[in-house]
Amino acid sequence: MVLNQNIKVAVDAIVFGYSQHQLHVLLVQQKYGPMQGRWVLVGGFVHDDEALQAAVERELREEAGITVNYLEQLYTFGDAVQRDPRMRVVSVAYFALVNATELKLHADTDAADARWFPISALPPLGYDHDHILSVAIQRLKSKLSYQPIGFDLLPEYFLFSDLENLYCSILGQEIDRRNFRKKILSFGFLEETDRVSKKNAGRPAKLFRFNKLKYKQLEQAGFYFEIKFA
Amino acid sequence: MVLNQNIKVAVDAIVFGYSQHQLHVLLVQQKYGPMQGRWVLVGGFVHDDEALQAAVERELREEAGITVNYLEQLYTFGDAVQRDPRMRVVSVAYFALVNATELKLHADTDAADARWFPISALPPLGYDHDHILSVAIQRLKSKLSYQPIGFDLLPEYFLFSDLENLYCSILGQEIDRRNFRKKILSFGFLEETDRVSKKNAGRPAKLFRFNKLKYKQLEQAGFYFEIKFA
DNA sequence: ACGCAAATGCGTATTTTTTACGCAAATGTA
DNA sequence: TACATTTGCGTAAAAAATACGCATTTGCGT
Repeated sequence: MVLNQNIKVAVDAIVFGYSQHQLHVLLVQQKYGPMQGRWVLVGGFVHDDEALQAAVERELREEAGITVNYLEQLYTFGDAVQRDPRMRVVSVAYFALVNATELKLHADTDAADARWFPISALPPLGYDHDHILSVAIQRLKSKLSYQPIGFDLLPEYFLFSDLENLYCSILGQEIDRRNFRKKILSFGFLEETDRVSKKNAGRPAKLFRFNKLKYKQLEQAGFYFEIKFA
Repeated sequence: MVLNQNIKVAVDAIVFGYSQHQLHVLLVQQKYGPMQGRWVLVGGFVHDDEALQAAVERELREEAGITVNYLEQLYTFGDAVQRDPRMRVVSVAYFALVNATELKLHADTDAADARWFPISALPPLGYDHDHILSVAIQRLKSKLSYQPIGFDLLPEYFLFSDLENLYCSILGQEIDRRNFRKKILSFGFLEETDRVSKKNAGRPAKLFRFNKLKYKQLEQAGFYFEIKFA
């Protein structure tokens, strides 16, 4: 038996947010250790009596003062990570989405060092976090097309043009506004409300809301969400 | 810093095979420890200097004497696993597929205790391997419909009826034989060869072969594999 | 007040894909 | 030789995706 195994278990969180028509990721500046000063993903070691997901939630609370909208395990990296030269680290990475209205970071204890970066202008990352982030972006792109996670990046009430922009900018693809609207509406999980005018020029647009319960019902009835692009 | 963390890292492999029109999974009988005599997934602790996937491959070789056709990380379980009462274990589970012709187990050292079980007639499993297996089966079903992994469960040269049976039996759904064939052939990654007669009654059927290179080319050109069912 | 640009909301024609079957061809067997 | 069985191909109807046209509703400049 390998009871003298010298591997430590950590968790990391890739937190995505969407604002100003751009995808952002949450990073923290390392305070000490071999990567001092470098920007890295939120993360840390798992406590002995703590579930993996609980560890991620704790780190998000402690290091950035946020609670996320969506959280799922992404992948476990552990072939080369050296968080500390004295030991090997296996890191379980989690994928998280936050509502755009949550993008203001609460300036808590450690949260002072947390910042949102647009993925188009990232600083150099510490450890192998470049790689982890690229896997997460792939996952995000992939999930956008077969699960309704885009709504977790938008405020509760949103415009169709925002949803459309989100898809276009993240997937980097053109899309017909009218067909997109028609398709999404045909799913039947969006609720229509009153309006908003000031936000954009032109004719005021209706605000919509994602009805998660309705989606779950449709899903159970055999419905498959899917957005394809030419 | 949590340098006194007492968590060990293990890997487990869920190996699927397909024979006699049924999905099978590879299990080994535990020789010692708290789960002695119980059937469990192939797995074990990771060596300090060994990549996670390398650990899985080593365990597969040592415990079952097989090399797999397809291997990918499935999920990391670690909230409740107690492989040993003295410590907590985090287990990185891998998902593997083997070609039907590999189903004969080499009776190597430890491999004597390895056996294939049809998923319709499983013994009680040790640890939380019931749960891990159910996650793996979900993943298999899901992947079948958007990635060409069915071919990794079949021999190199196979009949269309075998492919069809594989899909039907694993997904538990009816399917129109003619439309299925038409759709798969339209993808253009199957090579047609000569024939086989003896296998089934009726008119002899052509043998086909999956051209992986061709698939990769199509994929890069923007092609998406997808099999949907009514 | 008027014309114009901008963004929205809805509709319709065309093309493509999916689905539902019909049926001839090729074998083994009684 | 008749028949059951499986295979291979085709075609018509239904459904979905795509490509646009265009009226509507606002703000703004003149």
